[in-house]
Amino acid sequence: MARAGVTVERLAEAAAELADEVGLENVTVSELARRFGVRDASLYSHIRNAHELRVRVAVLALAELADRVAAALAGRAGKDALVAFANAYRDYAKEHPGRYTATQVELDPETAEASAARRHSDMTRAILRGYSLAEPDQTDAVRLLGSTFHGFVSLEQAGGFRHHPRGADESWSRVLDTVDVALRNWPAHASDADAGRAP
Amino acid sequence: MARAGVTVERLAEAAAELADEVGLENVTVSELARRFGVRDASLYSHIRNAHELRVRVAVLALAELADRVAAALAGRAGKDALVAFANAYRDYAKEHPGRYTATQVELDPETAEASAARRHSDMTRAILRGYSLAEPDQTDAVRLLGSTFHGFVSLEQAGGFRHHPRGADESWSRVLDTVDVALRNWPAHASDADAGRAP
DNA sequence: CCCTGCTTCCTAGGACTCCTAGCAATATAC
DNA sequence: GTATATTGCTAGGAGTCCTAGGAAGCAGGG
Repeated sequence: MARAGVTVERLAEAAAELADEVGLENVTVSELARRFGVRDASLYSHIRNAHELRVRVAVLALAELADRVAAALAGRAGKDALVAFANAYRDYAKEHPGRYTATQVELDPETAEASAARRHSDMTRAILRGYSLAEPDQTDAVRLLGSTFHGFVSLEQAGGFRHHPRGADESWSRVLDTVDVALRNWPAHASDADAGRAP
Repeated sequence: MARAGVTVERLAEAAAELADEVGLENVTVSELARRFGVRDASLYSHIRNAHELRVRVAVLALAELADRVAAALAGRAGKDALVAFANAYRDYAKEHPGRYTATQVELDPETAEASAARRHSDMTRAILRGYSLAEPDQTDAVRLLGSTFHGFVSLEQAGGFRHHPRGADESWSRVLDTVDVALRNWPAHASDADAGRAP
């Protein structure tokens, strides 16, 4: 009988596929074994436990997403870069909901270090070069971008915007406009936050 | 033998408690039965399935959170209200991580209608009265607030800000400043987004 | 007081998932 | 072609979800 030829890479890829189909929480060792035509016990030669499966999806997704963002960012700057960056995230989440969810699983320090997580924050910082923010404002801005984009995508995915006539796309582009303005009018201190306000 | 006295209310409360302790995904019918000193099969007289358990936690959390937000908002306006609103969310998420997670589970239309979801969007809109935004800008702004606050809280909860010297609290208050400025400089159209920009 | 009926809780058991232990088969390296 | 490491197997235990059907506690009216 020929072997199924299971490897961690093929396993992670299949798990990612499955996550997109049925959601990350329904990625199961048994189902994966079924898809490879193998008994579930056999998979434990390749992975330690079910959790590792999800971690591997996370690492894979983080890398894929970083590649996409990098491609989207190439040759762009300023608001153009901001929009491309944001759309890369949102489009990826739409195409690969399970993988995107995996993006949020907590990784232990070593795994995180070996992952594309650093590339993500580096690229976010690269965008902010167009807005000339010094530390620690830059870090705060990185967090603002991450929060806003992730929050929007996450709420949209959870169906939060479905029961209202206003389309999510319109809101999205308006949010991007607003973030762009906010980054340019970055408040120096809380007390003079309205310094740049129009009369 | 005396009865355990299980009711859906006590069940939902216990499930919420458990969710805060071990995470929503680990809220299990068996564990709950164990805590009530009852066989797991007995709980199915009160709930239909495990999913309903999570839905009930969601509804409970939504209501609790709405109460808190309402209390925080009382007597405040403008940026004051914005900050109180945002802190109510973040504090609740810190105190009740499992319940907060439940807040994001998708509810079927009837359940959603009967839940406090409407109160949430109403209160968000109430805050925006301080910034005089007409529709559809108001809806977009509601979504911006929801996205930014939920995104921040969600990333913070997932440990995204832990591996960096800059404290999450500082970034949070800076994010609030920025959102306040953004709401006041709301871009009329994408093309003249920088109308209110300082020289 | 006891009977009737409703609710709560039980036992029994099936299906599925996760995971371990130990063994067999197969590919690879020499 | 044989040795070795890898890959997959059977067997089985523990935990969870859920159904079916029956018993025990609790209410009300006679």
